[in-house]
Amino acid sequence: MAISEAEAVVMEVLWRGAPRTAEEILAEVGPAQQWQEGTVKSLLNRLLRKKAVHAERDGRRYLYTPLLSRGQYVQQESKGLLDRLFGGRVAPLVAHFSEQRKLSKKDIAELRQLLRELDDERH
Amino acid sequence: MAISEAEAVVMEVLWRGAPRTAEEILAEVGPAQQWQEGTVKSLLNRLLRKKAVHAERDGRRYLYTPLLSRGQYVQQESKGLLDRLFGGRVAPLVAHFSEQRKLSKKDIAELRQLLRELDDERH
DNA sequence: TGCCACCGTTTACGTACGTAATTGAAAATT
DNA sequence: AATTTTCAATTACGTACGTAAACGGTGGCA
Repeated sequence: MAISEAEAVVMEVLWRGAPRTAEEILAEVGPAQQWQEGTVKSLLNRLLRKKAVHAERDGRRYLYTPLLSRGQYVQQESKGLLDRLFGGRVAPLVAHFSEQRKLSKKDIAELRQLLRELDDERH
Repeated sequence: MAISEAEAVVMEVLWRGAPRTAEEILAEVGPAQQWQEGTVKSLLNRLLRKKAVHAERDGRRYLYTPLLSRGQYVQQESKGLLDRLFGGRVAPLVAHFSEQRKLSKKDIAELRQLLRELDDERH
């Protein structure tokens, strides 16, 4: 089962630093998201069912830790989009952003650097 | 309201060529998707409600045409992912695929070409 | 020892989605 | 004209999601 968008918000908190209690997660996410306590609890439970986080008892409360890494998640999401929209190839995706003028100077510089590094690796 | 994944499958058919009848869409999508007629009709109706397609009566049937362009759709989806996962910047996304060794030779060649073109544009 | 506060678990509820069966109207056939 | 066929529109239904209230157990305090 896939991680939903609201669930991903909780995961982001855990990726920023774990383990965390439900209370801490709420504190970090509540203001921006306008979520009540129950909402965060539900999301955590769904993430538990999906084996995306692990809960370890710590006295009266639980400490939540991500089982799914951010890398894995990013990988799944990106690959999904790439496959669905760009035939699984990266260059067309970048070309798309290029056409939309969504490449910043910084992006371009970094892409250039990246390609240089790939060159080097290939000794 | 967003276009769902199943709805996007129907849109892809219409982007490949419009207008089309429901029957044509089914013929093109049914085998791969294992969808029945009713499924395609429902998806078309939801797309109509979302103003993503337009239907024009043609005798006894309707001809469906996309109102949302593939470009717009791709743009929304890509930007969503980019913002959610890569801070809205393209280079980190490409770096991610690079780390995952998901850049094909062809990708690399095309990216290089793309950067060259960007150089040229900047005369 | 009995009650309260604190947490997690369970249940709830409206909407969207995937998938389809049912209905209803119009056209074609007999 | 009556019947059958053909479409689209309506309704259905289980699951996921966003959001949260209600329930329940357990440790602390009066």
